[in-house]
Amino acid sequence: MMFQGERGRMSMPDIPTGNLRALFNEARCQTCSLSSLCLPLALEFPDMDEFNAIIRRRTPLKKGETLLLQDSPFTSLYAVRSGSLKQVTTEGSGEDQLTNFYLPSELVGLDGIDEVRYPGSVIALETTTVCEIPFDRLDALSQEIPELRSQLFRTMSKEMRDDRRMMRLLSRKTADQRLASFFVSLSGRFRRRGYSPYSFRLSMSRADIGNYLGLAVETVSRILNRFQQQTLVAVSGREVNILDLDTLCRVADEKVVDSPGVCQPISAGQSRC
Amino acid sequence: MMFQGERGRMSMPDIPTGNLRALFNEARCQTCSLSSLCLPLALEFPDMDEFNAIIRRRTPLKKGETLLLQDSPFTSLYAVRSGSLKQVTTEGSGEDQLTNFYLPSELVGLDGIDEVRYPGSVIALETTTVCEIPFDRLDALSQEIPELRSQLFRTMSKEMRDDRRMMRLLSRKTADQRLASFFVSLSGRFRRRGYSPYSFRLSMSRADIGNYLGLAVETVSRILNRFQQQTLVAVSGREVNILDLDTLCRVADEKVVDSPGVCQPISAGQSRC
DNA sequence: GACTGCTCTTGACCAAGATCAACTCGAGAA
DNA sequence: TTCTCGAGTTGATCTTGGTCAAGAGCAGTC
Repeated sequence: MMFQGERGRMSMPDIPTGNLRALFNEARCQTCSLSSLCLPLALEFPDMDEFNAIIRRRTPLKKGETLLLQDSPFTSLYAVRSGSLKQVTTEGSGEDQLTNFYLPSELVGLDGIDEVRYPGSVIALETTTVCEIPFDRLDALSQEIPELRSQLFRTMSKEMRDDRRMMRLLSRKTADQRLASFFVSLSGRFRRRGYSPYSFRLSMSRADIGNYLGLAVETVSRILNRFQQQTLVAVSGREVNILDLDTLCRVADEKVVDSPGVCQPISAGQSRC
Repeated sequence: MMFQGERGRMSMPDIPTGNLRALFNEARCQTCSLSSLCLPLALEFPDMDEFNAIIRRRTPLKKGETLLLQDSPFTSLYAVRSGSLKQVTTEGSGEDQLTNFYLPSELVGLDGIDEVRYPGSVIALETTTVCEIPFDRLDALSQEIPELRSQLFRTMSKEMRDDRRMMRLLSRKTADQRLASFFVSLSGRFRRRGYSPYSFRLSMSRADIGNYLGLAVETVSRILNRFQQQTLVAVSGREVNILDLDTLCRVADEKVVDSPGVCQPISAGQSRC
């Protein structure tokens, strides 16, 4: 009943050369494989060194461990090196809301800058390594290095646009469209990081996906099943094979109207890069 | 059937001394009544002058006029001086999504920084005046004035948190809770600007509210009606009187469980300040 | 291996809110 | 004043996806 994709898969991003080496030898922005996606992407040699100097490496987090606790004092941003995390916000008497997934090269904590405290807990979904960037040092450095400041502005601005896109998803899209959007977006994020956009392993549970997309777990499950019957994807547990990215992409943006060319799956602007 | 509030109302924010005077005499940050809320809020005398120098005043927009067209080249941020605007994004083949309302002292355009183009159109909901802040000049100035840079970071960070709150609203809250949240939030924004938090005029249509909150116009209408019967608010056309902010606030966060003290209507962190 | 919790799936039912349709209201124009 | 048109309201019906309940699958542990 389930189709187990046999193509060479790649698990959720991890540093090719292994964690230990990454931590001790390669723990420098200059040689980091993510440098072209990460915060210092615009920096040249001497500036890069300065930036590298303020970074603190952390020991890897295990699955389920907490990087940040909601309402703990804001001190640093964190760049994801490998693995993945989720941001969860508990507000009022309501249940948690999963507001974001973070993948390698993404920046955690930007939404805490103007408060004294972090607005949500951030939890590792698998073994995860991060670089800590003390914000006061970063702020100071961003005064000396205009490119760094610009990059920070750009990153925040991008995240705001992604939020708006998410708002549209939550207020206008059907359950099918949401799931499709989710896969298309994930696929793009993997592609941009050099991983297969067609074959990957989800590090988050169905419950997480549902929470993030504003759907019940059961709905996620049902629709995944339907997608499978329509041979859009092949899902086995958390292994995902995207079989028809094109249709998926068309489903994501609109009803399944056949309007070819409307969708550009490789679009640079496609969600949380 | 309708209760027309008789208390002294204040219309949507407008500069007390009138538009003309505002435009020509008072068009300086130093004397602007919004300076304590606006971008230069952290600046002292000489810096404030420098900031003031890069601002361009614009002739007032009439209701329905477009400040920014989606996809037009990004050049400037805009600070609202008086009136109000809405941001509308058209994406894919779908209908418009209203992503934000802007009130005086708020900053329009932050989500366009990292793209060459604005991600949405921004349209005046009533007669509205704005200050144009060319971004390249602001960026340059933010290098010289650390307080300005910090303030920019803070503003963006705050907007991100508001977006997350909106995401929670859209994915978890019932229609009643959404409307209640909307009123509580508006009320707080008025209060912070020195206007009555209980009595104001909506500058947006029911359709706008529905679009923003992810609800059909009919639903907005029905629930407004219900709120009225519960004497939470008194609505007559676009005139709003909030009769029971406390309950409204309690409804906003959760089901109408009676858990007193949970809600802090005056909370500083309450949405788009 | 069997046990213990989970995560995930599947089915049956229900309800919140969308949609469709008709009608009212109110502001501006002639 | 009356006309017109868009905004808002109200009612009837339908649909999507939530909720409840039960069972299957799977991973870690003893």
